[in-house]
Amino acid sequence: MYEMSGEPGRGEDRAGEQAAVAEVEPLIWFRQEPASRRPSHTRADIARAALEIADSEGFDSVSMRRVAERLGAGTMTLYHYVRNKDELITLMIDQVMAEVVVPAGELSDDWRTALTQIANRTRDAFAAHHWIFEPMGDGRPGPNGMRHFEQSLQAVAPLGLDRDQTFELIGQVDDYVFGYALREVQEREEHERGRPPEVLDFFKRELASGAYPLIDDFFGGDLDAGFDAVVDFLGRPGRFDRGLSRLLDGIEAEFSPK
Amino acid sequence: MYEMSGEPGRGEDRAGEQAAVAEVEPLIWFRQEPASRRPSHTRADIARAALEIADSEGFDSVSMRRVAERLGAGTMTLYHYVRNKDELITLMIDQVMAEVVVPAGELSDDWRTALTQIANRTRDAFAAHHWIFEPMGDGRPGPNGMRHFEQSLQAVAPLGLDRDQTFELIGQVDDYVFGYALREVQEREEHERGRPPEVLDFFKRELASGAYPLIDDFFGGDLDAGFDAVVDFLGRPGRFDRGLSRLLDGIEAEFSPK
DNA sequence: GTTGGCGTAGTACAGCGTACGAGGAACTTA
DNA sequence: TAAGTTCCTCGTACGCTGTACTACGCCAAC
Repeated sequence: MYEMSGEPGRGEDRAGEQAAVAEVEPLIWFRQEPASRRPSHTRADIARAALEIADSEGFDSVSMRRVAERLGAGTMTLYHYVRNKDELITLMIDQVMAEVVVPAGELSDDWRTALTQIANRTRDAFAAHHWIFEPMGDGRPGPNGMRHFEQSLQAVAPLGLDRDQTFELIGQVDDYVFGYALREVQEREEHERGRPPEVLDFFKRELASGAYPLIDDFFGGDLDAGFDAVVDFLGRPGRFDRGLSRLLDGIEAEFSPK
Repeated sequence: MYEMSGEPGRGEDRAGEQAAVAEVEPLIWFRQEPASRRPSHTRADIARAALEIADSEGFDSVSMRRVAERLGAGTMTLYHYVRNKDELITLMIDQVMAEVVVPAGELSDDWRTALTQIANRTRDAFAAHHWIFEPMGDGRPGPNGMRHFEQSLQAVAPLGLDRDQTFELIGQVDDYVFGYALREVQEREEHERGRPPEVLDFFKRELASGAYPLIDDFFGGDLDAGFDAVVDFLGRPGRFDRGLSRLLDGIEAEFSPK
């Protein structure tokens, strides 16, 4: 992710040798955190501090300096617990995934209910940690991510699908959930930024051009009131569940045609 | 987005005065691009150069220096066409939205077909410009974004829904499309990075713990083969359309109960 | 009591966005 | 044609970033 002074110390890879096998640097999950003497912090502490900064000030505000500062430690101290910032982010993400995992025993036996449970937890966690979409997808599987996948498999197990169908089904629900959460986060950020008057001016000018008859109709003449109505609509509950329901309806109709 | 030396020249806002109204800085869409003398570049040139860098090297590689360099210009020259990097990004996004807009006259009269057309264009554009999710949602409406919304309204117009229902329907399809595109981008990036052996080691160790019986079963013993099969499955076409179909099935069942 | 390694602070460096303002080019006016 | 004016280009500099590196103090283990 951050390759600022690209791959230091790697040197000129000695040709021929299958060095790649030998020089694998283990993932953070393989390396015990410092505990032999008397470490002042734990990885969990560090991850929590980073989460707090990200939650309240945004992902970009998470810097090694800021995290260390919040812990009352020197910047470089963090590098004793974590190899680089990427690993810190890995910890942060796995922490969020922990919130996505449904507590043991609570997962329903009914596939629709179970998928809905997981979906709601995912949505809530992503909404609470709105920065999650920025670093995600850089390939950092963690223990809690695996637990989440295990639960997804458990949820759809009653349907008795084959592997491809299973994967497709879970993926499609994830697609909807991710998209909803992403767009919800975007909307909320936009709402928190407030609606700058320039934007409204821009809309008005564009609409005045007559090129958008349906948008014009959609907002019903009064743009300000229309915007407010849309914002109000976005804030009303149930939208997420209704969309998920429709998707699950479509899935159910396919698997159990009446 | 970039507030590095925060709000220069704004000064100590003179209390009392409703200065906020007067000091609105117009959006880029309101400001003509330089054309009076003999400008060496155009906003379109600049946006294209930035797109090319982002497409091939990633969004983080787009810097004012790099864009200027690609154009054979001095860095600060860009600031004549664009007020800051945020505006450049705004141009980039609107350029992508231009690809999302269905060419005039091609939009179907059937709502399902029309929504599918739009969805496919969106997916294709987002896949081609995989960086799009990083800057999106910072509140930058543009002309092409508006055209896209107009088309979405046009697509569902035949259903004769009220405003809330219309907005909800469009939003739900967008949720799915965004989520699919986002996850597709993430998967592709992961695939391009290759599957580092440490990740496989991690999976193996976790699975060996016995805590994930369903994942174990899912991969069927041979983790390498299982991974390959999943990657192969992800690459096969039709997955997007099948998911969209299921969602539209659910929607159709709700609006036209047989 | 000694010592080796852990934890820390400080420094250095490359790259970022962009404020400032000098300088040249091109059009307008006299 | 000459001067004035405006547009356009871009070198320099500043404060920010992540992080590698160095030097040093402290404390647990021998």
